[in-house]
Amino acid sequence: MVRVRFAPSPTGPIHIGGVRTALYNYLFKLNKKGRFVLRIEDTDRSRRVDGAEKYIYDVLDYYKIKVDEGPREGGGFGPYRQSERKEIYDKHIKLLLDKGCAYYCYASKDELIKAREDKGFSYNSKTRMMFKNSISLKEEESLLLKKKNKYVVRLKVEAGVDLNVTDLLRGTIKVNSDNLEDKILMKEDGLPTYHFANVVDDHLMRITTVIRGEEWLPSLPTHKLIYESFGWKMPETIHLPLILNPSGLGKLSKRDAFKNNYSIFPIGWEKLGGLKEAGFLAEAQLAYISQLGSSFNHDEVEFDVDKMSKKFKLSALQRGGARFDYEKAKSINQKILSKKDSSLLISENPKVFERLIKVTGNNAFAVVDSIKTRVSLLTDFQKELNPFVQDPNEYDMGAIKNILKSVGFNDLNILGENIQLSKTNSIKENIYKDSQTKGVNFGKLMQFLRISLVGDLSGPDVFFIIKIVGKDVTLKRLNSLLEKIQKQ
RNA sequence: GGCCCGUUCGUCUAUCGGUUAGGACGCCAGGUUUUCAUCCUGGAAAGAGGGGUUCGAUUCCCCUACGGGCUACCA
Repeated sequence: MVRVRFAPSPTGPIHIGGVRTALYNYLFKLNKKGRFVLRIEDTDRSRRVDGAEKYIYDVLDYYKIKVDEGPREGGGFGPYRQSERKEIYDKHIKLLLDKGCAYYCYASKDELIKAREDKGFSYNSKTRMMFKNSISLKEEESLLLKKKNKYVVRLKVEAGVDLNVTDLLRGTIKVNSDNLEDKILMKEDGLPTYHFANVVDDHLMRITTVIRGEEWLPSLPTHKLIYESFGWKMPETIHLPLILNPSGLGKLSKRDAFKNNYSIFPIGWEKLGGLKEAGFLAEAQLAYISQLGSSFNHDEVEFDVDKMSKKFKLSALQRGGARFDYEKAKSINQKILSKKDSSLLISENPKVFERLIKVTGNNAFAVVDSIKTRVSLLTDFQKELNPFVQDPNEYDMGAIKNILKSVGFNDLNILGENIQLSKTNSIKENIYKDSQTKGVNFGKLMQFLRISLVGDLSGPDVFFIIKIVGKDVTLKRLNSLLEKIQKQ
């Protein structure tokens, strides 16, 4: 059975890059009818952020990505928080130490910082003898230091070995072990580093396929060495292309997003707004994200995760980085919005339509029907809804001036008279007829009517607005604009 | 600097040696509409450069350029 994992680190809010990793893992799992494991990689105490784990779950819930095994769900391979697996790592590091695949290192942080002043320094088979460790020291000395000093455990990388690692997307990658460091496996505080915990956990949790970001590709050879040291079979790995900033320079970052006023977070985090707050539907976010770095969901875009998973295939993955494109995301949101059932839209987003329902009652559905094709974000509803719930508070006076160049002020009476005397359904027809007989520009007349109702020249169908707000309100708005003009 | 990965319209992508290099977003033009938007139709727009291999390369190989990632007792 296929087993995949999503293994975020709770150091802050995850952004859509992380979501994409989660999504692809989930789609693959769905497609292969496997299991989806959530593992919290919290081995760095200092970077741990309160609420970050909750945020991860909030986001997964928001997207309806269901976790099969994880800290909340439990499962047969727990605990699923690395901070709770210390004994497991201790046991396994001992195994490596006993096999001679790892060793104690007593070099202080300061010593290492100093060594790195030499650009190109690397702690490896060539330099390890320069430091105090259980290889360079005699056994008694080493044991003594181990008792007295703080120490770390390093992977012993043999010199001059040609390594082949495989990435499902990129094929075989050759690396010589001389280019690898003796990576720290166990830190001074007794907790494992990513590399070690990752390998131990993926093995113990029976992960068959590792789908993660490309930033991990350089450490793949080190991981392979750890697997080999244990004598374990390595899972297949696939490294997703990075999601880049819209500029294409650098991987997607909070800083760039903040600077350019778009969001890369699914939902709000502390004071930071997310895509949800910006007016995106969860399914639109997912559909857009699904397109970054692969081609499986471009033709006949699916918004539904289950349907997406049927189309998902690793071979559709792209190798090059993909830029985040806010406009495209918006257009997908617009498409979904316009197709979405209005009653669903209202029930899923009660806040957006609260006022509308209060003012228009059952007409709310018809109103949403008429304007959902006009908006691209949920937040756009606010403006579009205005004419149905309140009188305009300012007018486009420039446009009015323009209208009055071709329509006399008295000609505007055509509007009020016909609204008053006509049945709601025949107002348009009657205004048209009247304007024709009197030789008044119908288009300009309409523009004026619209401004009186909406405040400016754009908005939903004028006669639909009249139908919803009623003749009385229409006349009130028309007259108040006429009065305003007369006063000037 | 070292190691690794990558490079098709502005952007996301299709193409599995032979295509007028296709689609989507964006952009432009036209149509529909009282307006804006939606919707419909059309248009401009791409294989980084140089070498090979081949009857033939966007596609396979090499070099260069450019971009990116990693280079922590962070993940």
